[in-house]
Amino acid sequence: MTKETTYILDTQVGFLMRRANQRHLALFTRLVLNLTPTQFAALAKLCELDHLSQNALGRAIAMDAATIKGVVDRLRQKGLVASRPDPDDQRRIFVEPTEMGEATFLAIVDRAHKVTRDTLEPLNETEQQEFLRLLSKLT
Amino acid sequence: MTKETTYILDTQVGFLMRRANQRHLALFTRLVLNLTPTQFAALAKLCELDHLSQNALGRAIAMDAATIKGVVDRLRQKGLVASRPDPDDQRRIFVEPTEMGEATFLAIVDRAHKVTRDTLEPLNETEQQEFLRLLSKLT
DNA sequence: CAAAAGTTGTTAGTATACAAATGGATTTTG
DNA sequence: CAAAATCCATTTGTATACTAACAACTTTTG
Repeated sequence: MTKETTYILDTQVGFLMRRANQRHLALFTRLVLNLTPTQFAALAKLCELDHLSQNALGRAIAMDAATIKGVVDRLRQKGLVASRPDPDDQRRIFVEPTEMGEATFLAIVDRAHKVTRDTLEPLNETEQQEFLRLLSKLT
Repeated sequence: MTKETTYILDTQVGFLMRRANQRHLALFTRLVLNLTPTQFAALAKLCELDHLSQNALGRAIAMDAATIKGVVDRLRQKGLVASRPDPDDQRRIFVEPTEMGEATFLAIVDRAHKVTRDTLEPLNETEQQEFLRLLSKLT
């Protein structure tokens, strides 16, 4: 039961993931103007599943209630999504993409794919597959 | 030059990294009370290099000037680091760990290592090495 | 040496994130 | 059915992060 007194920050998985995330965010910001990765994720999931309650949308993309509220607020402010009360459940708020939201998604999706490619670009094809496989297991 | 109209969010590297990060943060928070990953990173780097200017510390752990300021403020508020002006450069502020900061680091470092192990636990030994290798290349 | 350029720390603004508490609505259960 | 439990959306508070602008200071250059 030896105490470990050394700690090489630069080899810790948390630190490396933080930096990899920073790089991804920078690439995304450069290629997809006006929409953050988070906002695009919400819009993409909404275009995939059409209407969803706000919290259900958050669960679908791993954001808690407090976080998804802000994201939906900002998407609505940009006119990309609309909200209306669920007639069957007065607690719920349905969120759905507007026409402009759908169009924006289609206009951006190629760039989002390019962000993914650019992010993985330092790895060869085999390494990319392996990285995604291992990353999935850490989720 | 076919347009890609499908976008499976759950297979995008950015989304997967965000979720892996979430899991790491949860593990860290559970095992290391009172200190965030970011704060621990700053403290660890400071214990490694002793005194550094505030911005230099930020650069050493990939945090910009605005971010590191808040982190150092909170560490100082907890009595873990101390600041003093650099006599040779009146713009600079030296930051160094206090005795309590050093002691806290030593008391926590084992838990931080356990966070790393727990984070990587879903992978076997070979996969862990490979994941860290690939992750480093994405930095 | 004086002007230009760069560095340092700070502040303001925006955007995730999560915890915890709240009030209202629905579902489950005894 | 009524009480308990759960769910939904919101709000508050704290903590990263990054951009942009700023003033003070130092270094470089012409």
